[in-house]
Amino acid sequence: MAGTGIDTGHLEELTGYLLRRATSRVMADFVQVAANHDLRPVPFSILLLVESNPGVRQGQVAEALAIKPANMVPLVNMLVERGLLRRRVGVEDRRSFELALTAAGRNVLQQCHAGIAAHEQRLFSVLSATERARLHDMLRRVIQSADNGDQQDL
Amino acid sequence: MAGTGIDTGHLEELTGYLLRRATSRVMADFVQVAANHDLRPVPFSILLLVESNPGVRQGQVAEALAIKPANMVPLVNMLVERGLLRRRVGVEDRRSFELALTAAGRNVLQQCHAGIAAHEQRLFSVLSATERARLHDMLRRVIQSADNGDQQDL
DNA sequence: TATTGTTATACTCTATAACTATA
DNA sequence: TATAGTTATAGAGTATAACAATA
Repeated sequence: MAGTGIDTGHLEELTGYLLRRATSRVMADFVQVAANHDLRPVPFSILLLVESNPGVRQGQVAEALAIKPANMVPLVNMLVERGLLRRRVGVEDRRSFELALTAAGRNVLQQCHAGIAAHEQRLFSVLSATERARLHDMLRRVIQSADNGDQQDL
Repeated sequence: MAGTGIDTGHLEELTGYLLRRATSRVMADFVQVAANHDLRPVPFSILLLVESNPGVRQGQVAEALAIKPANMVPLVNMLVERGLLRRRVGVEDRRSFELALTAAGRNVLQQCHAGIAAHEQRLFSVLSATERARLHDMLRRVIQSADNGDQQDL
């Protein structure tokens, strides 16, 4: 894989290793793209999820993104302080917080849109449209297998 | 994706997001498997690479694994202190360090082997053998595109 | 002067335990 | 008593800049 060309051995046969390396490469590029708006991958995913679910509870976002509730707190604080997210005490359950985008938050996502599309195009142009569809399908299956009873051996 | 079933919106169409989530799930399982030997993903990948390249220079390992040289130092220190890795001053170039596994290091890798194989089987049993081969091929292409001149837009 | 590796440091992301307020 | 969110804290992984020793 590298210029010096040392033997990658069994490593290149481990799906987990290949996933980690590919993700690392893709995230590094994403960070460059979203750097204009100071948005890292995780905060960005929160905004995108809230955009599709205005008024969603903070804990629902955490669960959907596999973020621990304790880790949501500073993330949401940051997004609220930056004026991208609105956080309101729940009307039915006053323990909960309901999240929604502000106008500024919607603007930022809209401004990111073209850059993100170009980023995906740039990184995955080595894959055909069919391959990309297959990749999405495979990754979704791997992710979803966590939500089911696939812990037999643990 | 979650039990509450909120709308994942555009997120599920982003390859980068799907990669990140799948990797997170796979790494979490890997950590359970290798916990017996207190080996996290990155140190494990170093051992595996050194196994295939006895006497390799530290910097070559760093480059092959996309680890920054500065971050290699504590990782190699830890593996040497635990007696898994041998670090020797280079014979031709005394600035460099040559790495090799100790007998204990080889033992640990051998003991991990079956567990890792079961881990890959467990996580990717949702994919057929053909799909896994296609996935590997696709991921390698995405990773390799970083080593070439694919920075046109940056 | 360039290269190999090191030190110091900071940030993102993830994880756990103990806590408060509300249900 | 259980649930939603919080606080405090720790650790892995990654990033950069300045440095020492050797080439």
